[in-house]
Amino acid sequence: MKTKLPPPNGTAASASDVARLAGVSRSAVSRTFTNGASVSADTRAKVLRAAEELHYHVNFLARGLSKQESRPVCILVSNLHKPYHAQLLDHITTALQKAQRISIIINVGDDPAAASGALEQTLNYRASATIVLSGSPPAPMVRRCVEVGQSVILVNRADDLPDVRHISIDYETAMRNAVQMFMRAGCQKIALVSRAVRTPSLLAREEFFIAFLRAQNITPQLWRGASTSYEAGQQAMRELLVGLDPPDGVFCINDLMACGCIDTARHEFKRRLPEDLCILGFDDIAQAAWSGYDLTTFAQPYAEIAQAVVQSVAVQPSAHNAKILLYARPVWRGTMRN
Amino acid sequence: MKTKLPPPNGTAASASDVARLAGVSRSAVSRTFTNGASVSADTRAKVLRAAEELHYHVNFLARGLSKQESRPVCILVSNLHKPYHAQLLDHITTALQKAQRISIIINVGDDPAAASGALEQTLNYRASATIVLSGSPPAPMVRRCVEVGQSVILVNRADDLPDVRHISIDYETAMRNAVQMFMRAGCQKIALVSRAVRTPSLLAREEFFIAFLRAQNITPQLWRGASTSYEAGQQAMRELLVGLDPPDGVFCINDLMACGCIDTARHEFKRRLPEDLCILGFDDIAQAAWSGYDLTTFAQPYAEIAQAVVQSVAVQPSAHNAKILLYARPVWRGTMRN
DNA sequence: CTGAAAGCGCTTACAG
DNA sequence: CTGAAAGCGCTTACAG
Repeated sequence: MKTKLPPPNGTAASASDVARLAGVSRSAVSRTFTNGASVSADTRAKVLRAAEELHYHVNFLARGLSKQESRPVCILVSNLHKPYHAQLLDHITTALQKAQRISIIINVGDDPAAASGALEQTLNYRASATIVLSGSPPAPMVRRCVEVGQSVILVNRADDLPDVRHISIDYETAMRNAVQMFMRAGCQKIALVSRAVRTPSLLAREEFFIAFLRAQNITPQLWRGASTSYEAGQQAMRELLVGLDPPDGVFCINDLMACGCIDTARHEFKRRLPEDLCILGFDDIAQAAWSGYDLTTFAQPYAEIAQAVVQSVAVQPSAHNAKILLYARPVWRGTMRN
Repeated sequence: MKTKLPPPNGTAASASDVARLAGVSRSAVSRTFTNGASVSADTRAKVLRAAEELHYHVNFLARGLSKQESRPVCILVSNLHKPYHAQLLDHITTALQKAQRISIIINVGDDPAAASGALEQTLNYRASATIVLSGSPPAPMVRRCVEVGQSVILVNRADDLPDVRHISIDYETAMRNAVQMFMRAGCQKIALVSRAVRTPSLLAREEFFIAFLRAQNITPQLWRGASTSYEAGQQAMRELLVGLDPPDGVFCINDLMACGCIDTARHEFKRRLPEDLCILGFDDIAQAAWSGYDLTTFAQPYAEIAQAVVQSVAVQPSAHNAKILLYARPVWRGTMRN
């Protein structure tokens, strides 16, 4: 029986193949694979049997052509080798998957211009949403995406883009807490360790921190390096501790730098933490909990961010900015006196 | 002029829209966007102008229906919060992108059964290849993928699956080196720290290590925990150092465990490394280079793996197993006497 | 509930 | 070089 033969090697079975084998119309097979369509139990069974035999799988690419829902989600990432980025991606992809969404990932690298090209690519896949975890796409490009019905969701990114969903941290509250923590620890000379090129979220941390510190009549010493890496943190600590007036409290803009600070302070300068020096980080990466660091920090609400992303993806894009503000809770460990 | 209006909001321009505006056929539009097709400079210019005006972007989903090349690549991952996994994914997505491939990522989580379902999903997207970084899909499923023309590429995974490209490490050479390193360091009592549930690549490391050690008339003490995490490494060290006959050399099956071992040995047991105790890891994750660890280890050839993946993706799948063996070089740092 | 038909947005022989 | 037409694999009103 010729009709019983599966399609030739190198090709997947199509709905037509299944229809032919099952002796029904192609509409019937389509219906048995779409939720809530009306098929009799009988034909459904016939279709399922034939599909099984031919190893049939609905072609989502083709389905996406007519159906809106099954369009993919694009995620713009970079620096996956950094713990914060990797952890965030882990949570987001997992959540998206539970919501039956498929993730295309675009690794934009360190080049800020790359974000623009990446967002443009996104259009090629008719993504229903693009989630920006890295880089800041230019406003005109974002507008174009929105016009085409794609939502653009910025996580911990620029605040000033219109037509965009923003998911970000309430840095004001977090930094108020941070300053209180240093005050309670009795720190007098406080340094802020950050990066010269600041993303909006780094900038927000810096500005609120400095402002709340000023309200206590303290002006922090500022150290800004080339990156937010572990090595930059080491360098920061070397330069700060070698100075005439070394700090007794250091706020690191992220945990990665804090890890570098800690290792250098302890091993190169023999400082005891938190007795001689208090260090505070931000992100709560996995390493912060390692006993070699035991870093007091603020926890990114990874799971809540992921959840907010999924919700934003589900909703139609609107012309209004929507802003979701999440809290970063302090995580008390051993690098701050309490 | 009605024809000059862009398509309504919420819809992207199609090739027909562009054709209409440019006053050419839709074939002409298609041709100006496919490499090596024959279009006159004149119509090409007209099309380009119209496309620009309408913000036209080729719909890759639709293109994939007729064209083979632009099909996506699926990557099965898990444990992105672990440095090795994240670093590997970073390299692979970057390399794939340079090769103009688009990556769909499927986060299979910790459930081994999930790999099967994930591979099945892969079929829905008519991926031209799926790259398995996590989990081990069952052989019949793999066979099905291959029959449909999809190549399956296993990175550091099971060795026994047919019809599959294997990219993996020459563990025999690496472990021969590992044993030599311990011998040269003068270690007498050697422990192996690993996980109870072994993936094929963990198993290979274990078996070669034990075999080469036996050739030196040494039988290592075996410690196997529930996972390959930092915390498991800590637990290993606690149990080993509290014993009657503590080791003077420890080979950790991966760097993450080694980090836990180091912190516990140094801080809880006040051991000096490498004087009192030598520790060797595997993977060369970023943390291994941190001064708090300074771990001697073997470097996964991340870049070469990524390159091999890209090459395998480009080639048509064959019925034969192809096996690419890569070298993991020792990286000398401070946890082994030299 | 079911099938024939039109449509989604593209590509690619086939004539001209 | 160019356009009309058929095809890729699906979905979804539209009649019945």
